[in-house]
Amino acid sequence: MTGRSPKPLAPAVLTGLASRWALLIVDALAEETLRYTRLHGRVDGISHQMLARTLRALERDGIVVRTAHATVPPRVEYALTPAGRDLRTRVAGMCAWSRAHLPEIEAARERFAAEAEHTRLRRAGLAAVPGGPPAAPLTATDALAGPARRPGDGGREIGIDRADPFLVPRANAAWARLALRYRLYGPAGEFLLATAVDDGPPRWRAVRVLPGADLMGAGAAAFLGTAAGRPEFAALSPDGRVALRATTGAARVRVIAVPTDRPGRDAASC
Amino acid sequence: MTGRSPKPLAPAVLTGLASRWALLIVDALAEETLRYTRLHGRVDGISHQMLARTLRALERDGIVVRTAHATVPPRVEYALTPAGRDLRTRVAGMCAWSRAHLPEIEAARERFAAEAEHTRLRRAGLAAVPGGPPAAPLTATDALAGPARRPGDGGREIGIDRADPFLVPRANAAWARLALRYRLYGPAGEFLLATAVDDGPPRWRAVRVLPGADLMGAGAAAFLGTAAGRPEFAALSPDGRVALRATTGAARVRVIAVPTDRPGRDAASC
DNA sequence: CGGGATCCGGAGCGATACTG
DNA sequence: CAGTATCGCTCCGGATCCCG
Repeated sequence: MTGRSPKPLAPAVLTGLASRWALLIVDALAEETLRYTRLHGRVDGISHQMLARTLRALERDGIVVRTAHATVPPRVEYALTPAGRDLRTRVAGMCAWSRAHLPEIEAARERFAAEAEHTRLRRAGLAAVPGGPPAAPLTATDALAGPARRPGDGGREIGIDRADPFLVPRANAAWARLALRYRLYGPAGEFLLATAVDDGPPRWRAVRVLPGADLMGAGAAAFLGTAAGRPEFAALSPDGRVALRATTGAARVRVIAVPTDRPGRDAASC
Repeated sequence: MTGRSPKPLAPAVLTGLASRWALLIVDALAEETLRYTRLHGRVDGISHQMLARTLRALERDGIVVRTAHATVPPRVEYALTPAGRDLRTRVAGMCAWSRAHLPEIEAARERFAAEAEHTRLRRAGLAAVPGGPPAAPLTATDALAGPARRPGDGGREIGIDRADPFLVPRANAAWARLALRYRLYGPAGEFLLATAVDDGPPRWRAVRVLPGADLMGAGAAAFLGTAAGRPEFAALSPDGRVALRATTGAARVRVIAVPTDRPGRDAASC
């Protein structure tokens, strides 16, 4: 048994146990036989239905015995068979493993997520910089949500026709122009980018532009939009005073600069 | 650690490992680091895509390390991390369990299936009898397949309007009448019933009728049709000489008796 | 109380095609 | 060779209702 297990054995049995409910139920029945409802309370999160189904599957495989007393109201008890008790020790081994390595696992997940983010950024021509997101006057959701505000309050908007064959370079140029004019970049060229996270609201990330960056093409294709030439993202200057946003409408791609505090002279007159 | 494991720990990690592919991959990487394609050959049954996805998940959780050599063609190797090697011993424990208890498990499955069949039969008002299915001149699929033959060859058909309020008792009576007239029952009242199996063709099962049987109502609802009053099944006399079939058409339920060998006088004239 | 039957959305998974 | 992208389907799993 030092090597791999014989081919046909593992799959046949594993398929039955490869549900997390099966493992949790075996664990819950570890030392007492339980009635249905108590068991339901123990497994925590399982639905009424899944408990019944998984119990039947376990009974089918001889891991659990079901004892129904013919009383009113009915009284049904579930317990592990000898095979089930044996299995339970193995399951406990896996649980012990998870407890022992939990910090490692979480660290690995964070490293993996960071690595993935860096890869996406690099594809867009950006580099993450250590500067963390300061308390911004605008939240990422604010800057991203809703129809883009018209920049009547001292900002500026540039639109490019989506049919334009030079859409991507022109949008990139517009972005660069507005970023410079409205002082998006901090002293080291850094600014805040709203990166979409899988679950939860977007998060501000401090980045800087690398030579040859292509936010509207490769960047939009990577994660700053839905596809190349369809950007959908927002940026914020490190001091939080100006927001830049790129958004894709039906006919045109728009790049918008909006001062976020006291709109007026100093930004627009620059 | 003698009791149940702490609630929040198990689910978090188990969800990642509750896929049979994850366990099989960990097992496959037990002692050698493998390249993608070799690994694909080892895991046996996994799709190209699932291997890639599961590997990424395992890498994400720090169970597997991916080493990509920047050569042409690319060369990527997968190996277990220390945590992965630790996990692997636990997985091996589960595999050992499956090997040790495999006969038990298969026996339990057969017992369960038999029990389920008996329950279904009892619900229809039937009892299984030890008599096994002899080599019947008709296979179950023959008797069940296609549109029911008109009994021009010495048999008899009785139809009942599906709108008839007494459909079920009348169909039951028709079945009983034809069963007696065409000698469906053997000496002990037994006959062969084509029971639908989940996978594979129908199988002949030796049964006998219990008092108060209701093949067309409860029986059809249980497994001899699609619902009460919609029977769809076939029976065969133990000697295989006569087939009875109940089938549900658009307007009527039909009960049909068909001699299977030398149609003619002795059966029809009875 | 302890389920079963049914409906339905979403995740899992496979087949195929394309890429560096 | 070692993936990723897209599509489509199946089955998991939950919510709800019903039954003995």
